Amino acid sequence: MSSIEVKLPDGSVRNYPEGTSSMDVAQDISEGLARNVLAAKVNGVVWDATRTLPQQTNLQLLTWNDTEGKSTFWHSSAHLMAEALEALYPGIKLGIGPPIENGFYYDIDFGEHHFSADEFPKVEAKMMELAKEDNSYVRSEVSKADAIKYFEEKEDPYKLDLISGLNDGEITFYEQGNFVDLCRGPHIPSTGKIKAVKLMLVAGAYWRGDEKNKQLTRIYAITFPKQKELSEYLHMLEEAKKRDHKKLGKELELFTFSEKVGAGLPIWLPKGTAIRERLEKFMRQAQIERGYDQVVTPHIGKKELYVTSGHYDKYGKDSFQPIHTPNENEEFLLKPMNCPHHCEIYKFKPRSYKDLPLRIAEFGTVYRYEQSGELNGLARVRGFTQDDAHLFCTREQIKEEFVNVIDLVMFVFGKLGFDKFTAQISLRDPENKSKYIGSDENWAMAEQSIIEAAAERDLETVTVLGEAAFYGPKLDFMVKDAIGRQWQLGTIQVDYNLPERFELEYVGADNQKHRPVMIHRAPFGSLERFIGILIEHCAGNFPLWLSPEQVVILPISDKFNDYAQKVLKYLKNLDIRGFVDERNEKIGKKIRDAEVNKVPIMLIVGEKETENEEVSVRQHGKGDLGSMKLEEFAGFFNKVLDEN
RNA sequence: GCCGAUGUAGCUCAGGGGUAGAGCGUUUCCUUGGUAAGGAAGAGGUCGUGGGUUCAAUUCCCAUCAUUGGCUCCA
Repeated sequence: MSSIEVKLPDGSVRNYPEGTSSMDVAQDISEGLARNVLAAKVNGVVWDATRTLPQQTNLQLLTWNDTEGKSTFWHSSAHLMAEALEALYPGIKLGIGPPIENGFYYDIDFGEHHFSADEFPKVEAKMMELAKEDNSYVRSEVSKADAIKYFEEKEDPYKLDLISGLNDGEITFYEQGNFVDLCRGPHIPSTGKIKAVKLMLVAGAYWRGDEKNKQLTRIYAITFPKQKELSEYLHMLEEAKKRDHKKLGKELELFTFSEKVGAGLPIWLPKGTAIRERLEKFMRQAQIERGYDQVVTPHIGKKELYVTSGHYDKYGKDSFQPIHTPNENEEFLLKPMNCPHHCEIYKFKPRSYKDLPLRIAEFGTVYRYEQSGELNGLARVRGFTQDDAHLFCTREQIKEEFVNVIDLVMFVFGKLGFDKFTAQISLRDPENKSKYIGSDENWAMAEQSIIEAAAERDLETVTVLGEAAFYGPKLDFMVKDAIGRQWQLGTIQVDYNLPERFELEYVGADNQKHRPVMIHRAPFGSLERFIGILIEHCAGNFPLWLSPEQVVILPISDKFNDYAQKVLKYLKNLDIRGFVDERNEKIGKKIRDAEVNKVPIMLIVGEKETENEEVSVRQHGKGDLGSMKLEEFAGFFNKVLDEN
């Protein structure tokens, strides 16, 4: 009787008889684990937990705590929703129903029926009813002919379209209860695991994402193994709404948009500008310490510049159109990128290997004609400022430059309270090398340098093949904000293309001419988007050093305005930003307004304080801290500054 | 760019074929008040813009612009 060998992630090896499934192994380890197993990773591939294992198995049991466990759970939930919809709306045609980052969707052709959000409760109830039946998800391998026959009988054109792209022998169906779907799987063991359901949204989506195709109804939904997790999720969404940077940007008077100025062109109000400038100052300082040279280049450039860079060919027709001058045959473009200008700075004079690495930084404002439907607050705009820099170096220096940029990015994130992040390394698709420019040797070296640099700094990384830009591999930072959402922020990209196009050169130690490598990098990406994310991360409660107004002085009555002004002057001398609320209002009202406006520190001054040269300190969200002498407050202020 | 929703006072929003309303904010006056909203009076709107239907349009229809949710795209 042969047996199979199962190696678990902790390194232990167990032997089981043939026919054992992942679920059996879980059962063998503990009852509790078996209850929680959703799927299994078998030799690196996610499988149904109920499938029997091969002879030699590296096994990782997946639960709700694993990303893959979650997506399997949601994928199965999509089938459950389809089952419910089919029961409620006989004759509907099904498109695709994949899991997504938060939940899943299913694209449905409802025929004549116009499905609306009012019908959500009905569907949710049906799903819960079917979930309670605790039906197993059963996998079966089907021949292409049988698969086609099945869906022809069901008259589902979308599934038939999908099958036509599949090879015979690789087609599987999954069945639960009365529902059968074409599906690669894997799935959770049974519907009973799904304990909470919420339909989120209906939206239109074209079949296969092509607007020439029919528009289907896409239903977004999310499910959980516990009711409590659903409530937590809904609570998080509410929290996200409260933090929305578009809402806070208006309330805190940070920025605005104007129809007259134009869509996607943010206007920075004084308080928002204060934050921006502080961020710029902070970044400039950090860069100067790391050997960057700051430069300034114009907002426009001649068309030829972008023809040389290649941007004109690739993006010219989707950009703001050229500006024509009074003289004939002159055309200028709003700059969509800073790099062409920086290449010209490189070319200003002959460069020696001794000049490298050359690090050129600019807060460069660029303009891109983003599609109208894509514009979104500060997250997607048509004019924005990058904290851009280009590093010109030798091939051998790539790794060290990456390490330096990684250090800079980690320093910046730390200072701004983004302490959870991962890095994504994007390499080229080894199957399709022709898509990329540059020699194999250069690519190998750059990719290796990035991998090593990330390892050297112990970055938690995900490597994705085929995600590199056509001109070089890259590393992107993904940060998690205070309420658990992921954002892509800083980026570092190797570029072999522009040095080629601009014919950049340096003289090597061998007295020969060589081509430098260019690295694009932007820790914030764009200041606009970054501030948007920062607003949502801190819910408008900026760290003290960034806060537009750090302190507000609140006189009890106008008798104490003079003393309040004196305190303000004292603070200004210490480089503390503040103002006096001299309005004819009661102290309760002034405090409330300051709290609502998220001013970090309130100083209340009345008779006692005036007599004793004191201030009564109150911190946003924390309440009354008692009174202090002015010098004492200065110390307290610096302590709070250091804390964040 | 495509599909849907929305657009009324500085802000948040109600209303509805007969030229508009609330709360907050703002202004003036009263009040000089000790840790999250003191009182009174006033000002403020061609109901996003342009057409059309109608005796009459802010309301209905069309177009357009903007915002927003999706889709697609992203140097």
